[in-house]
Amino acid sequence: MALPYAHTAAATDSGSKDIPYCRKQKSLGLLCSNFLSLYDRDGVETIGLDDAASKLGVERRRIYDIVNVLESVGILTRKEKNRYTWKGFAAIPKALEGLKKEGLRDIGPADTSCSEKISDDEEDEMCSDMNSLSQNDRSDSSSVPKRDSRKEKSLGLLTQNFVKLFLCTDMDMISLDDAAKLLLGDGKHTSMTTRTKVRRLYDIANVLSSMNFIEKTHHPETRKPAFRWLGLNGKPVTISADSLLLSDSKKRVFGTDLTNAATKRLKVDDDTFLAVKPHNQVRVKQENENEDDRITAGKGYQFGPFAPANAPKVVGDSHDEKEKQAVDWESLASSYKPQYHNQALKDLFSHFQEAWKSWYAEVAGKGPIQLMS
DNA sequence: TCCTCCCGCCAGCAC
DNA sequence: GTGCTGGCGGGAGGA
Repeated sequence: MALPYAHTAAATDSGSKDIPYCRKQKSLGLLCSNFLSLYDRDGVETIGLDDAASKLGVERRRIYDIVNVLESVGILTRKEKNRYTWKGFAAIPKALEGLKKEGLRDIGPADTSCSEKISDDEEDEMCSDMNSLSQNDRSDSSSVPKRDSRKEKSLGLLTQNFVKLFLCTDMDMISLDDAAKLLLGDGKHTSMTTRTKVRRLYDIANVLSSMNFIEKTHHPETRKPAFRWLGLNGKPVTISADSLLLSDSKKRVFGTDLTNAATKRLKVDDDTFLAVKPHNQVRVKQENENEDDRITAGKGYQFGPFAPANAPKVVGDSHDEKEKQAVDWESLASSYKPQYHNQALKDLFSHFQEAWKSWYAEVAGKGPIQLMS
C-alpha cells in the first residue's frame, strides 16, 4: 500500500482526490527525512528499494536520488541489485574524513582559500585549484568512454565533490551557481550545462539540508542564496512547538513531515487546511543552543530527536521553553491527531513519538509525556 | 520574473 | 528481452 505521492497518483487515488497538490510536501529533503526515520532504527541491516518506495509512497526513481546521496556520505552502501546495507549515522565521520583526505590529495597542498573569490560573482576569478574537483562535463568529454562519463556525472559523485568544496577549502558559504561552475571545471560549459548541474545541486542540497549537513542562507553582501556547511558540527534538528502551526517563516524547513501526501499547505482556506492539516503538523526548525550544552555522538556528530537509538540525546534550551513546548505539543497533539491508514506510516509515526518522548524525557528531566497513541 | 526543484522520459547497463 | 539504474531537462510551483 503506497501513499499518494505524485499528483498524478493523488488524482487517481480514491482516498486522496480531495487533497490538492503541493510540491513542498514532496521534496527530496522531506523524503530523505522520512527515509531516515523509517530505517534509522535498531534491527535494520539492509534496505530494499522496492520496500522503501512502497513504504514511503514514492516512485523508485526518487529512492535512487536519496540513496545515491546517502551512499556518498557513508550512511548506506550498495549490497546488491535493489538492496543497500544500512551503515547509519555513525559511518558519516569516517566517510567525511575520507572525502576530505581525497579532496586535499586531489587539489594538492596549494592555496585552499578562495572563498572571497568564490563569493564574488566573477567566474573568471574562480580558484583554479578547485577545477581538480570538477567532473567530466568538459569539452573533451567525448573522448571518455560513455560508462565513465555517466559515472562521473552521477549524483553520488557530485554530492561528494560538493561536500569536498566545503571540507577542503575554507569557504564558509557557496551558492549553487558558483558550486556548479567550480564542479564543471574550466572547460567550455554552456549555460545549459551549468543549469543542469545547478538542478542536481538543488537535489543534493535538499537532501543534505534535511540532515543538517548544510543550511540555506544568503550571502551577506550579494544577498544571493547560498549554502553554509554545518557538517558534523551542525546544530541538531529539534522540534519547536510553534513551528507546528502554519509556518510564517519563508525559510523552507525539512525534517519531520510525516508523509509525502500531496496536500495544499498555503493556498487553501482554513476549513480545507484543517481537513488536511494532520499530514503537515510536525515540522522542524533549528534552535539556537549553547554550544556547551550540546552532546556529541560518535566523533562529534550532532543528532536530533530522531537520532539513532544508541546515540546520545540532545540537550535543549531553557527549562521554561522546554515546558512551554511540551504543553504546546500536548495541546496540538490532541487537536490534530493524525489518522493514518497506511500501516507503514503508523509505524513511522510511532517512531517519531518514541523519539520525541525519549528526547523530551532526557532534556526536560521529566517522565515521558503522553502523546497520541 | 526568476528561482527552485519535481517529475518522468529514456538511454545505458546487468542479468 | 527484461528490468534496474539514474542522467537529464521540461516545465510548474513558489517567492
